Formats: sequence, structure tokens, C-alpha cells
Amino acid sequence: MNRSEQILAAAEQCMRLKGFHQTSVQNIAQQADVSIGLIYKYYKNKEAIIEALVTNVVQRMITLLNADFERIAHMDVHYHQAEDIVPVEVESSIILLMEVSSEATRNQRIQQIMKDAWQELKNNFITQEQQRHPEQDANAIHTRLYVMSLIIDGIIIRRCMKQADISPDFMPFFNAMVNDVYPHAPA
Amino acid sequence: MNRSEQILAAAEQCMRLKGFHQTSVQNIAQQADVSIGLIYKYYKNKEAIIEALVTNVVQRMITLLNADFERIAHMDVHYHQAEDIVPVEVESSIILLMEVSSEATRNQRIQQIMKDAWQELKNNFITQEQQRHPEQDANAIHTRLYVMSLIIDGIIIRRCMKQADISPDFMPFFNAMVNDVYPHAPA
Amino acid sequence: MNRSEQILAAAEQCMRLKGFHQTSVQNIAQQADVSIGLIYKYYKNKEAIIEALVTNVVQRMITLLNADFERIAHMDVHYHQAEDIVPVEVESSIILLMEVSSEATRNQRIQQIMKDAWQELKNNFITQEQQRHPEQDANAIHTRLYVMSLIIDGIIIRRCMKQADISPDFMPFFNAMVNDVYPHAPA
Amino acid sequence: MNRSEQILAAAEQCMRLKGFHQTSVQNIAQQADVSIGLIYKYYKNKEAIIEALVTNVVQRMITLLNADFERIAHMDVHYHQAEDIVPVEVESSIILLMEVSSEATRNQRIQQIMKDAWQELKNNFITQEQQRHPEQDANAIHTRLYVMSLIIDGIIIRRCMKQADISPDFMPFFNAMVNDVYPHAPA
DNA sequence: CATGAATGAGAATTCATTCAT
DNA sequence: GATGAATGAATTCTCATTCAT
Repeated sequence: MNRSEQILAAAEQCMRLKGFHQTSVQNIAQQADVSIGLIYKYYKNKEAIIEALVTNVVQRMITLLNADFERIAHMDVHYHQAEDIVPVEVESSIILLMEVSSEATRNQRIQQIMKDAWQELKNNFITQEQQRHPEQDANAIHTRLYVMSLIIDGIIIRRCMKQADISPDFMPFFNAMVNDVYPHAPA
Repeated sequence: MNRSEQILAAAEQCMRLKGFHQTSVQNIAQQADVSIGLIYKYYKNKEAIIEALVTNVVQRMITLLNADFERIAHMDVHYHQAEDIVPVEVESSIILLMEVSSEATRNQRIQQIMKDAWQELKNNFITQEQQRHPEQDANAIHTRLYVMSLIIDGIIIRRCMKQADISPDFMPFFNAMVNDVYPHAPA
Repeated sequence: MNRSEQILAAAEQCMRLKGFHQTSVQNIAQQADVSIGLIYKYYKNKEAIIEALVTNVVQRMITLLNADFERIAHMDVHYHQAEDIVPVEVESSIILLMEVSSEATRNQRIQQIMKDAWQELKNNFITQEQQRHPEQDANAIHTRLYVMSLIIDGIIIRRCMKQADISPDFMPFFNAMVNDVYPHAPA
Repeated sequence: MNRSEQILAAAEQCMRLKGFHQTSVQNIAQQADVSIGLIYKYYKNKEAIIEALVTNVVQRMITLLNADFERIAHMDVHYHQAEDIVPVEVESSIILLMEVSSEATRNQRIQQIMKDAWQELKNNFITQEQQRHPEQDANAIHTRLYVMSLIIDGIIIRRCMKQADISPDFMPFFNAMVNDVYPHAPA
């Protein structure tokens, strides 16, 4: 792990705990065990650190979700745990993603990163699905992606915000929904 | 509107735009057109303003969502617009709610406010539903609430974060889902 | 003397000794015996302090030089001391004026302040002279002002830079020159 | 041009534009296209660079002014352009010289460099003049040098600070003055 | 009640200087 | 000789909070 990554990792750790604007460059330097000055060798300013972090987190998210959609599409529909739907790695980044989303409402560049990421995710998903099921049109696939990601977002937010347990009766509904969305999945 | 409310309204306006920690007490004083000193007469510190604001926003949210669930439960299932599902008033507060959620991960008191609110919302909903359909058990109702709020959260987040339009094919799926969740709703 | 003037006076004192950019806001605060924060209540930033100081010094300079030209024009031409030509008050500001001039080469706003001041000085002088000697044209007066100010600038710079004493034989030359420039002055 | 000169040339270029204290060692390294470390091989610290630069500039100035006084002393007194009096090379260094002068008020070593230079200039001039006109005494020559340099300084400062054009009627006065100072010059 | 001047700790950022390679 | 990564003190500026009027 080079210096730049070391600093970014420290920034992520701090910002997960305290948020973007509650984290000082001092904090990051301490966490990364480098001097403040060095941070400015690698990143023009704090803004640039946040941008790099957002890009990084979002890319990891895309990779995870790509794998995730595929997994859901092919797994047995009878889930038993919400954790089956939203993997822990995704969820552990969600706090950062909420920060990112808040930030995106005020910061054009962050907003663009998010839009691009979603576009990429969508394209990947459609390509994959069309390879698997050449008979479907892009629109129908897009809708599936949309529904799935709605649910996933919802679960994530729910868990984070209210830390409520998932209703035990939820799974049958979810299974039915997935069945609607992926009628081809094995019963 | 008394002084205290006037200050809180100013705080909300500022914090919607800039976030909790990017908003200074000076900003709020200017927006509320009162002196800084007066703000400290009504609120112990900035933390107290944020807490009051969170409580306030969350309460308004509960009121809206209470009305909303009832509306969804009884309206014709054939929606045509995502706006039918998530009212604009709810959405306009979502940015604040994301801030709140971020804050909640670091601030025990905020977290408690959120938990209490969700509990209240759930209880209200279950009570209402049981009055309408005495034959259902609380668990099943709870599940319905959960699924609906998942979807709603998902739609909100989606709109805010990625500003993606809702897929045109989404509505049939949504209608089917609502039908599963509210099998008694008029077709 | 109000707060704003108190800060400006402290800034002047510091900047005379250390120059614009070697003077920290901390220094000014200490000298003025106020907190750093208060300085920023009265001046947007350090740049604004410098601008205010320049304007202030230049205005005092104009007042002095206005009086000075008039004095030279009417005094007996047989001077004995360079101090007769350039009053001490003017000279004591010259270090600041050198700073100002350096600054002016990089800072458009400072440059404009200097230009405006010289224009004002010139206009004042021409008006005065024309009242005293209505037969003269503005051009000739302008030339006199120019020659006088050249000499004055030269003396000032000389004294500051090299701290050389004035040549004892200089005065007869100077007298002759003034006589050329002001042929009407009493011999 | 060796390394040391290359660095000094880069320092001069930067400091003409930004001033001594607004120029960073990093700036100089970049301009000179050498590493920061190398600069500290040739110069103990930034102070030493400034001193070397001042010495260098002042020496070039002396050479120019030596030539200049001689030129003025022997040229036809009927000048037409201020540029004839103060050569462009001199003027282009004036911004640096103002910096130097400001610096000299705070820095003993710089002040000494300036004094020594002026002494050298004076001695050279007197030696030259006495060779040309053995009948004159040193005092009278000194006075001439003084008057000439006053005027020259004045013109320079005037042009830099106020960027005022020279009054068109100035030249006859200047010619008359030079005639006073150098009565032996060809008419 | 109401004001806003005043404070000073803390944040972001820069830069002269060192030193291991 | 030559490099440039690394340091951290110093600088500018902000902002929550207090308090005399």
C-alpha cells in the first residue's frame, strides 16, 4: 500500500466514524501516521481527499453490487436472512454513502461521481442479463435492476437509520417479489 | 410563530442547504433575523438546536407517513406516478433526514429520537390497521409496514442520490407488490 | 479612536517595522491588544487591512505634500537643511511607501489607489498655483510639480536607501533649481 | 552558467514577479529546474539567496550607472526622452531595488551591501571626473553625482509608482539643471 | 428581553529546511 | 553530487460561546 492509499485508508477510517466535515486533516495525519504536510503532497486539499474517497468507495460498491445482483438472480429464492440480500460489506459502507449523498446535494463533482457510478452499474447489469437471457429487452431488465436496488437501498437505510430488526414475516413477501422480478429463477 | 420556532425554522432552512455542521450559529441568527445572543437564550448550544430540529422534522415526517400509509392502503392500486407513492413533502425533507441519519451514527441522542419515532409510527399503523381489519395479527401488519416503507425509502433515496427517473415499467411491479401487501385493497 | 482605527494603527506600526507580508495578523492583534477574531470583524482579511492602510497612508501623504509644495513655493529659497525640503513626517512614512510601491507592482487595487492619489495631488497643486498666478498655464505648473516631486522622491529614497548624508554643496544647486522652477519666488 | 548562477537567475526571475518573501524555495527550485536539496547545497538558506541576489543586482546596477553618468556627462544636453536619462536596464531592476530597500530597513547585512555599493559608485565617479577635470575638487564632484542621482532616482520612482508620463515641458528644465551640474558639457 | 462586540481554540494550508537514498 | 519525500511550526481564517450593556 503506497502513501496515497495509506492516507486514503486513514481518511476513510476517520470519516466513517466522524463524517467528512467533522474529520480534520490533523485527524487523518494522525491515523495515517504521517505529517500533515505530506497529505498535501498527495492531495491538493481536503476536498480532493473527499473526492478520492468517494470515487474509491463508490467503485468498491459497484463491484460488490455487480456480484450481488448476479448472486440474487441465481440463488434459491427462499432466503432466510436479510443479510443474504445485502451483504455486510455493502452495509458497512452505507454510513459513508449517506455522507456522500448529503455531500452530493451541495457538491456538483460528488453528484457527478454518483451519477456515473449508477450508470455504470446499470450498464453492467443489463449486459450481464442479456447474455443470460437474450430474449429480454433492456427496458425490462432495467426495471428489474430498479426494483432490486430499491429494495436493497430500503433495507440498508432501514437497518442503519432505525436499527430495527427485519420483520420475520418479511421473507415470504420478498421471495414473492423476487419471483415477480426474476420469474425465471428456480422456485 | 414564537421566537423559538422562528429560530428553529431558520436553522432548518440553513441546514437543508448546508448541512448541520456547515451551518454556523451566525448563519442561523442572520436567517432568523435575531441576535446571536438570543439564540443562546432559547437553546443551550448548537447541539440543542440540532436535536430540536431533528425531533421537529421527524415528528412532521411521522404525521405525513401516517397519512400516507393510510392513503396507499385505500387508494386504487393502479398508480401512474412515483409522486403518488412518495409525497413531495416527504421527499423535500429527505436531505435533512440523510443528515440526521449520518448524525445518528455518531450521536446517541439523535439515534434514540429516530428509534422512538419509528416505534411510534409502527404502533400507529398497527392500531389503525387492526381497527380496519380486526382479523389480522400484528405481525402481518408489521410486515406490510416494513415492506411499504422499504419501497418508499428506496424510491426516495434513489431519486435523491442518483436523480434517476423511475423506470416506466416499474409501476406494474409496484402495483403487484402492493396487491400482495394489501390484498384487500380495491383492484 | 475606534476599534477599526485602533487595529489600523497597530497594523501600521507593525508593518513599518516588518513589512506587509512579514507582519502576521497575530502580530497586529497583539499590538492592538485585541483578539484575532475581532480583527476579522472589522476587516474581511489581511488583504483588506493592507488596502485600508495604503489608502490611509497615501491620504496623509497627500495632505502633507499639499502643504509642502505650498511652503516650498513661498519660502525663502536659501535653504540650509534637507529637512527643510522634505518634512520628517513625510519621510517617516517612506518605508511604508516603498512597501506600497512593491505591492503595487503585483496588486491592481493598490496600484489604482496610488494612481488616484497622484492625480488628486496634481489637481490640487494646479488649482492652488493657478489661484496664485493666474497667468500661468496648467502645463507649466504640472512641470513644476513634476520637477519638485522628482527631487523630493530622490531625496527621500537617497536618505532611506543609502542613509548617506546630503552633500554640503548640494544646497546651492537646489536653490538654483527651485529658482528655475519658481522664478517668481523671492530671492 | 553554473549551478549556482542558474539558481540565482531563477531566484531573480521569481522575486521580480512576487517579491522576496512571496517567493518560496520551491518556486525557485521549479524555475531553476533543480531539486530543492540542491539549492541548499549552494546556499545555506533562503536568506543567503536573497543576499547573493542583492549583491548581484547591486553590482550590475553600479556598472550600468557608472556608464550612465559618464554618458550623461558627455552627451549633448538636449535630450528628448526620459529614456535617454534612465536606461531601460536600470529601470527594469527597480522593482527588485524597491524590495531591496524595504528589506534594507530591517536587515543590517542588506543595508551594508547598499552602503558599500553607493560608496563604490561615488569613488568610481570621482576618480573618473578628476581624471577628466583635474582642476575640480572631490566635494564639487560629489555634489554633482548627488544631484544627478537624485533626479534619476526620482524619475525611476515616478515612473514605477505612478506610471505617470513625464511632463513634456520637463526636458528644458532638466537640460538647464544638467548644465548647472556639468557646466563644461558641450552645449 | 435583546444585542452584538469580543474571545480564542481549532481548522486548513503553506513552506523553509532536513535527510535517507 | 543530486533528489524529493517528509516534517511540523507558523499562518490565515472561522465559529461556538460568553457577557457587558
